[in-house]
Amino acid sequence: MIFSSELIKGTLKTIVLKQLESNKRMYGYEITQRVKELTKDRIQITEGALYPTLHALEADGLVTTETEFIGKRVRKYYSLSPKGKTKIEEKLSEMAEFMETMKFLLDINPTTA
Amino acid sequence: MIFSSELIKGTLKTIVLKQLESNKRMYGYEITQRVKELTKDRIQITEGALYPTLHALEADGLVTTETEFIGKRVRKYYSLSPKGKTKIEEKLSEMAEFMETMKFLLDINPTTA
DNA sequence: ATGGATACATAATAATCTTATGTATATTGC
DNA sequence: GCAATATACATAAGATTATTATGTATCCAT
Repeated sequence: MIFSSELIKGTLKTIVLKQLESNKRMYGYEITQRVKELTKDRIQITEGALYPTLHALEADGLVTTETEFIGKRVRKYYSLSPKGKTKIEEKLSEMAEFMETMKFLLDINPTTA
Repeated sequence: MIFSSELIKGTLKTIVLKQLESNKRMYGYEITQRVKELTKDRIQITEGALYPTLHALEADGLVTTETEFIGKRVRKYYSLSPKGKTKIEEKLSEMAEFMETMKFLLDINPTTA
């Protein structure tokens, strides 16, 4: 089962920042594959969503970039900036609280999952 | 703390349908107040988001409506249709699975919340 | 050498929300 | 009584964020 896109909306930045927190240094395509693998294909980040998001994170100073050549092919690595580290911590605690709130509001008990 | 709007995105229909499942018959304003109360002001549904959503649910045949007059003021009651009952069950199980997936992906443990 | 995977990027479109505005009635405090 | 707030509906302009489509180019396996 692939999650309906509307559910994933609003969580993409958090997912990307979390990956960068866990793996220090990643490139775009790698992030899509890692998330796909970790979620057993249930979350598939499209390129049209990912790249604008990465550019926005960079513009906000939350990530820094380094471009490398692998053979003749360009690869753009992203890393969390100090500002990005603070941000992901905020996002995670907000997400945790949000999930608790939703669980209560929607009456979702652990056995339902 | 009020949740950032992007988090709530994509969950509004589920919240509304769940309220109608729990309370059988509600009007729009009542839904906003109930949700605000249940979430201790952390989720505040705006009217600009609510009414278009309710109209969309009606257009999709997920809810039925009855208009009543309270004094001279109109009140529009919404109820779940059979199709809506099926839908909310689907949405809730999807949401439950999504939350489990996010918990794993973001490494959120219960103690963080 | 052809197809699929890797790897970047952007544009047109769609969905869904915020903010602002509009209308109108009911209630509460002074 | 009247002003402010709450109740109750609705829509429109604009912002955000995603999908889908398209473009370019390299690498690898058959």
